[in-house]
Amino acid sequence: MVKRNIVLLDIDYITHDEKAVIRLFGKVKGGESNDIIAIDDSFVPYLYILPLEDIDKCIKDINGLKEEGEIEFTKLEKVNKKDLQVPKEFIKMTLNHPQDVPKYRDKIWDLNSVKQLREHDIPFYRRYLIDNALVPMAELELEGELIDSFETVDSDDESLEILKLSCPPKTANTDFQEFRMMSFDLEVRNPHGMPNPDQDEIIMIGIDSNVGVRKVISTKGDEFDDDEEMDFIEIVETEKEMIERFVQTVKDANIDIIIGYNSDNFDFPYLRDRAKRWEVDLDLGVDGSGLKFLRRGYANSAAFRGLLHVDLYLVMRRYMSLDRYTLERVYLEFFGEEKIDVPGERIYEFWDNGGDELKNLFKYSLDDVVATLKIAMETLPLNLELTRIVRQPFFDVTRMSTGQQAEWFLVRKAYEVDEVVPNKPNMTMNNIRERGSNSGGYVKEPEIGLHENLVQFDFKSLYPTLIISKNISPDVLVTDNISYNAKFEDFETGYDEIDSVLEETPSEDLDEEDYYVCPEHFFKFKKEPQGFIPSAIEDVLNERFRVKNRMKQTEDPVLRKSLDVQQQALKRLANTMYGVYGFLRFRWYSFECAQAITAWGRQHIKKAMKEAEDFGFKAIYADTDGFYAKYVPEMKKE
DNA sequence: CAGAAACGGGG
DNA sequence: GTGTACGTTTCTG
Repeated sequence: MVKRNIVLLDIDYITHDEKAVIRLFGKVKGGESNDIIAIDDSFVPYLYILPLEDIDKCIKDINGLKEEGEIEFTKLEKVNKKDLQVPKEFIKMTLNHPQDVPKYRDKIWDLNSVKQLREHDIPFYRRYLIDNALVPMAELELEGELIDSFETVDSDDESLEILKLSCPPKTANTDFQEFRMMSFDLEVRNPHGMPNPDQDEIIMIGIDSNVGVRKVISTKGDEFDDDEEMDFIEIVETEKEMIERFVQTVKDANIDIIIGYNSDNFDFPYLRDRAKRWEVDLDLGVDGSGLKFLRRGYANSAAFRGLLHVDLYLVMRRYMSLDRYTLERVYLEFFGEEKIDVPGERIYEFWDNGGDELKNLFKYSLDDVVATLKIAMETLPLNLELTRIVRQPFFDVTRMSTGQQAEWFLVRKAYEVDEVVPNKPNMTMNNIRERGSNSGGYVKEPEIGLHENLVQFDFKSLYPTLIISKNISPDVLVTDNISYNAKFEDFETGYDEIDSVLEETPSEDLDEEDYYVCPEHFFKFKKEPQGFIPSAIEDVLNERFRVKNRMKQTEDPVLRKSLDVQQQALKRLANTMYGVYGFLRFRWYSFECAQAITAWGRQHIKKAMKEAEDFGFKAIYADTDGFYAKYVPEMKKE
């Protein structure tokens, strides 16, 4: 029996003897940085069935399906869980294999005695992370036995350990970890429009890293042999050799995270095609496996097992709000300087002409990877913190919308309080049209001119605070007497006349003894008990408060910085939580809750503007959760 | 005008 | 893979 502390980088499952086996990919802590794959064959797939009325009849029907050979499963048991805080008896069905879930779920759902299937669309590896309370990119304690080989693991890495777990892994701590990161970028000779992998060769592969490797691999460049400025060039004979050198460089540097810019869509697909042409193995997976393309909707993600690939373009689109997200634009935003630029359609000329032009092309190639790495070092810490809070794989988190991040955070929270998570709503275009659109925050267009004596007013985290203080949550929403028509009428009135708003008296507090009642729509939310979403947001805000306090107490600049990133991540998550109500296809989607939040938000800012006016501050611009006001003493009320 | 298709990033 | 982006702009019939 051996024990290992590892940093958990990635997770997946494979099928072994017709059973699903979880594989945890990590690096051993302490001593040399060894790769490790931990195997857990003890975790089984399951789902919940909500019976229509008679639970025993339902069990009988499901067993009947099994006897007819329609479905297969290993166990049925009655379990008590909560559904939107209402205790209910569910049937927990345990199955042989994760893929049996989509295979049989429709047949079960079609039974008359079955009301609903629940938690039937949670990927197996995510279920494993949630049920074992594991934190990706954090330290994990493993116990088990080392084995020589397992399934398809075929790696030339001498230091790789395979550990068969004898008990579930435990999270050891969630402290800040250092990761070995490398950025890369391809340059292609494409004289005829966009690069075509059937004809256009790769001419340069740029590499930068936080472990001392920085170079451009190319078949040209010997003319700069004596130029010290150009000593980052590594010359090879052929394109094939270039790709082989790239693969070897990543292996030798023992990289945890490989970073590209739009590499899901360009660099890795291109590299795959060119590597295939020259029969080069891109076997960068920790288990010796090659490059995989995972379908994500209509797009693909490039992935290696156990080597984390981040496409920084996707990260940047979430990280900041810009008009465009070219590498140049993002770099300018961060560092205030222009990158070296070579127009894409002229790269082949620079390559063919040689001399100073070729020199510039090399510099451009290096500049691209240096910029990519610099931006990654600025932005990935926040994404690492989000990963630890959301507790889903880093690879997934960097490709999730903020709404999905919030949703998976809530799926985990639900498990902790014994809630069975809601299914995803299946909204059709008709539902959406019938429903109309929600109005957003209140905006007062700025008064044109140069203003003096301005004061700024902001609500701190307006929407998260409102969700908590008004207990806005689907599980405490009073649903009697809500119809879409009624909502529609209320919703058309009263708040859209931007200029006349200050003459209007903001609606009085409508709250009743047992309910908070929202303006405009008059939806009622029970004051007790606390709703699931408000309680989850409160947890996030409390955690942020604790982190900020720890920050105040420490003098250590490194710890301070990492705590600061942590509290930023928590703030982002709290602010995103509003989205779970407003975005279609989300498990906790509730148009009523989304409307209530923005309605209360508009009421609050208008009230604040009105009160400011009484003190002589005239609002000249307002947006959602804050406004600017000008001091006009004559407006002041006595 | 509504519904379909393209677009983003990359060279 | 316990799966099938996304929101917006431009084109087309």
